[in-house]
Amino acid sequence: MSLEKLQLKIPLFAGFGSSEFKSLEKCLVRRRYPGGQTLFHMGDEGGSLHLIERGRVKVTIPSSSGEELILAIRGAGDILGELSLFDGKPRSATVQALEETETLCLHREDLLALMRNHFDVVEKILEVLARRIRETDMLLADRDFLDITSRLAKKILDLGDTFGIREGGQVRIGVKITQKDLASMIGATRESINKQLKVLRDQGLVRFSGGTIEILKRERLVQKARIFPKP
Amino acid sequence: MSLEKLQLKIPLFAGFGSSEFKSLEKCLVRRRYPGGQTLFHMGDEGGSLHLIERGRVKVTIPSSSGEELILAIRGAGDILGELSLFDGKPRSATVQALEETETLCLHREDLLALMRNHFDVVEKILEVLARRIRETDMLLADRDFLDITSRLAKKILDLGDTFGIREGGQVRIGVKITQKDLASMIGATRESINKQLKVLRDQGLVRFSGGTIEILKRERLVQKARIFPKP
DNA sequence: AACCCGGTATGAAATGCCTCACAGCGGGAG
DNA sequence: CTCCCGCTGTGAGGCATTTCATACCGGGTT
Repeated sequence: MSLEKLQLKIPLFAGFGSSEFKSLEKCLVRRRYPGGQTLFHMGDEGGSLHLIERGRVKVTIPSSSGEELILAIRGAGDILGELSLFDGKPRSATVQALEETETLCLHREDLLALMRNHFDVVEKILEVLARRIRETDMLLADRDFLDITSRLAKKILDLGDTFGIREGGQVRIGVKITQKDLASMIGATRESINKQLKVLRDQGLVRFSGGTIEILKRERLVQKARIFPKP
Repeated sequence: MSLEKLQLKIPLFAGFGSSEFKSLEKCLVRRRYPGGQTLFHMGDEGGSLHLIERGRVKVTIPSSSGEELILAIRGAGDILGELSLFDGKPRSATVQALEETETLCLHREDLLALMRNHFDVVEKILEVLARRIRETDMLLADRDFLDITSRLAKKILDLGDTFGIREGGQVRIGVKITQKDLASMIGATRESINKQLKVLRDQGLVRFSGGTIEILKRERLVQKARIFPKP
């Protein structure tokens, strides 16, 4: 692979010159995971980090009774499995490929060496971690402050921003997301999601066909995402 | 202040020699906050990091309707306000002193310079961030998977580990925590907390007097913290 | 003393969400 | 083609929590 193509896919290496690239290249191991396969389980020992080249994965925490909480869906360019690298503890979540996925795998020592020599990398990693903390903090706040309708509206907007494809005035979410997935993302049951989706559809805010969601009236959704149930 | 005393209080500087200390000392500004005072508000611009020397603060997210979610209580040795430093975004939460608190304040550029020269510091910061992510992820999972009883039991154990003072076979939580605080920590109403506390007290697992909680039967509490409501 | 205020205590009523139960539908496996 | 399985759709009933209302208590203030 060329440096240019790598940089295009993995923003972490944006500032690299060709000499750095040569030494880096040796450390990267490409891995391929068919859809459905588990990259690693919560509780596993973990000493490496994945850079997603292609595909999509879901990051989940399983409950003791078989349910799961979906913390995030990550795709090309995202970093994965970094926590265990920095605190030496077991993997904090389970990661599963949603579709065929390729990653570049980097070992703890190599990443540390990289960070020692390239402060850019440190800065980028810190930025990623900071964003993650913000995101989960907000998720937590939403669980406490918003009802299911608002959380759902918010999540649909969020998915639209992340995976959305503009189509005329509308946005279509370019990934297949089941109601069960939505439920696991916002902390609700599948049935509740189904009913709330029906409400949103009846109001003409969204439409769904073939497993994907289209956002029809973004503004009204944004409005719903803000409503606080306890005024 | 001497290097030794600083290192005792702030683990971040554990590996420092006296020459590094001299240059570091210039960058640190001591700040004093009386109890109740706000260090900064969510949404503020933030370009500096605080190292808590003494005292305790609460980190909260306020809702639009006046409630608050308590994300954490931090005390001496902890780091505060680091997120804005790494991603340049506004403060992600509000921080208020619970008692008289002194911090050492370090500006963005100084911390970055410090990290460039001392990789130890980078490693320690990464470790802190990793732990924070783990913590909120688990809080989020608990909100979804556990009922209030379990969350409360877990939080009491957690407080015991953090602020506990061993007294014979028991542990007393050495900070005054109101039921309202507990409610804001685990995402419930004050009344619910009151009722669940009564249950725990009636079962002889905890006792409270003068605003503090004593853990009487740790094992049984641990057991309660594990019960999943949907088996 | 009289007062207020924040915290605690408790019960009754309201409700949002979950559980359960069942039915239809489409796509992949055989 | 048919069977099966996972996803979707929907209603009834139940339950955990919240909401609301009310009372008490102790400490600080006037």
